[in-house]
Amino acid sequence: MDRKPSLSDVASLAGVSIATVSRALNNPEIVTAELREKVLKATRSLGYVPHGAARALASKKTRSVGVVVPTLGISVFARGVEALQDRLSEGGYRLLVANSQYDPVRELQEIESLLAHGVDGLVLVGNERLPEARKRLRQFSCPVVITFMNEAAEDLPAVGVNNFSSSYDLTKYLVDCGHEQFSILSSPVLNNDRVRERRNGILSCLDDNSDRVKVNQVIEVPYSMQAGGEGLDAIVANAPETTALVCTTDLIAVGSMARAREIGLAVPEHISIAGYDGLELAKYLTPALTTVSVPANEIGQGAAERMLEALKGGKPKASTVIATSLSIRGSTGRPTPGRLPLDRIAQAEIGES
Amino acid sequence: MDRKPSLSDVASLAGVSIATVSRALNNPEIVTAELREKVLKATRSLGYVPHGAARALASKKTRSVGVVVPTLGISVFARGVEALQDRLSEGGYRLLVANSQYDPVRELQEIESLLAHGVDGLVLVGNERLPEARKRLRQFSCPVVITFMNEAAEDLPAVGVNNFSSSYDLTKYLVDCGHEQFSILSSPVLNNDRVRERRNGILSCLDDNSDRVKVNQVIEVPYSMQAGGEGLDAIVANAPETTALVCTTDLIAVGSMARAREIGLAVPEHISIAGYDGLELAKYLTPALTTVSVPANEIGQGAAERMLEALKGGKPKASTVIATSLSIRGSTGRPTPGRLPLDRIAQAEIGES
DNA sequence: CCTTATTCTGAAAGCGTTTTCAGCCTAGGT
DNA sequence: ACCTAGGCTGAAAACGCTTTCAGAATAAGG
Repeated sequence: MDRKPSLSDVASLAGVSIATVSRALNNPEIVTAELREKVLKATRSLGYVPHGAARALASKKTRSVGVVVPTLGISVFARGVEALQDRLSEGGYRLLVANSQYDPVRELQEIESLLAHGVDGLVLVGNERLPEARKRLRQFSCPVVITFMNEAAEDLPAVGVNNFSSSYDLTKYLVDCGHEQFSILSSPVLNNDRVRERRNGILSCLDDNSDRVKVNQVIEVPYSMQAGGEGLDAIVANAPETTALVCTTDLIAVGSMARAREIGLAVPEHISIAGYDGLELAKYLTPALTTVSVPANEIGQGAAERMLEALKGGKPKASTVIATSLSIRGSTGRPTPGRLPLDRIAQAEIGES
Repeated sequence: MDRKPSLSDVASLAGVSIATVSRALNNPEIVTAELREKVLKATRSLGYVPHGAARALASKKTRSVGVVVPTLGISVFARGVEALQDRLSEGGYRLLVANSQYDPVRELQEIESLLAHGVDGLVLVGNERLPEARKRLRQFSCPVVITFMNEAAEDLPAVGVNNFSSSYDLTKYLVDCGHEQFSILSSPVLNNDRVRERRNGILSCLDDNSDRVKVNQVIEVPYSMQAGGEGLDAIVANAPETTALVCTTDLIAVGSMARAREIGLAVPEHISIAGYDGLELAKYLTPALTTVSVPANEIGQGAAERMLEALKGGKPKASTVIATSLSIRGSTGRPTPGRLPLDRIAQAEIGES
């Protein structure tokens, strides 16, 4: 009980060779039942735990996979990572987690760190990354799965939602509500292909209906609720005729909704606001937020499945797209006919109170 | 460029021994500048990356630490893990993440998995765990730091908030507001010493003021917003005289607030509701939620510091308690004198609408 | 009863580093 | 000049496991 027991300790206790112990532990079916029993008893009585690094060195497998997400502070990623870990754990793999804070250089560093540590596979978010990162991935030729996107570059398997079409559909719903004056509040698209797709989906739908609708403002703000509020201020100031505000992210939508209330704008009477992500809290707001629900856990789980297949030597299956659902709630509705410009309403209310 | 380059490839290219290469890479200062230069050039031109497992085997250090949290679905844990990873990464360590779903057996399994993989240290949440888990930790004698608690058993270092006293203070604030009829909505305390401490803190304060206040109901509900709503229903039904509802968790507070609105109860006029955690979204609700703000990132970062010290062979420093702040917002206020019992109000409103 | 096919087990060779242990060489003291 | 220290470097021994390769043992077939 002094030194940590090793294979040879187990072997000598069981009266067999270390090779047999190794086999009894890893391929129980290829050794005699009798031997297996002896070995198992010995490992138990010694409290033997195989040495991970030694194992990895000899077998060239670490039984661990890495994941790099932009941040765990965003609920979808946290839930995705959680589901990933759950499923991977069932498959006997551990998960190394790193976050890049949306910085490509940091992403590269974390990827390199993970690769150097020795992961058997890597789960990444989105398609955009430094060329050097791609090079490393190729050099290590370990399985990679891309998440939160419906398709990936370099024929990698992807598991995620279709950001474009789901955003298109969300927008279409608003168009069908009768909205004609749109504005868009977007989180940064730099290094974020998911949000870019969403924005394109929104714009594409508005373009397809350009005979009826008009795009007033497309504003990009930092990824925070406060920024969402500031974005709303900008909309009120620069595009007061807006009746429908589409946000690429729930967080920003929530911030803008809170700000709207602050300055006396009623949602959805004065302005309809929609988000994207399906934040659980969004449905407990007043009004509840219309949003595109992204089943992050399905994405994480799907990514795990893909990874486990690949690790098992399976064929490189194609991408799987996870279905989103449009959650229509109280924050959106038909535009109020003859509504005054937002800046007029806001001022009026502020004046009154 | 075919096979992945190893130390000996670098060595022969540089015209030195592998020992020298190893030294030049790990302890640059102990080799001649000239040699160091040669070696570095060789590693660069070969794109050499040290083999993690081999390194770990020889040095008995994996340069990785593990963390097991109840779930990443809860924002404080996600943010804590993120901060932990950030800081650990700076220190050259990778982070293995696992979640237990509040199940002690799963926690044990994940701990064993992490230990077997070979982590240099382990970050855990809270003090309650299976005896077998403690045994393993002792057996591996790797540094452990406990988080989200202000103190830990077995003289382990802890980094976290004082759940008890901060809950006490929150409650005291409500008492000082003039509330006399309290109820408590608690998430499960089984396997959750943090919540138990909070509950005890609340009860302790109410007990200290038992001449003025009364504890009506202490209800335990599952950890979800929906359950929070159901908890509120129970309060309304069983303790309609309640004027102040203290929840051990923001999520539950949010659920109960939403439910209150649904059944026509005004917050805080009819009932004051307070939470605990400092969910960022909580301040964007209407009314904004009074809560105890827990700086999860400071906890994660502090845990990382502790861990890095321990890994560096530092002395086992004592625990560090992270300060919380009481965020008093719109969801709490003075009780309305002569207010009717909640069930009467709720019914009236329901009848009217 | 002997030969061949068939399992199953053990010996030993790595796996790619780190690190100890000498040995060599240079420099400084006398 | 000779000897002693002391600093660097290289050879080689771990590190603890997996896996190949043969050999031993058992079963089957002639």
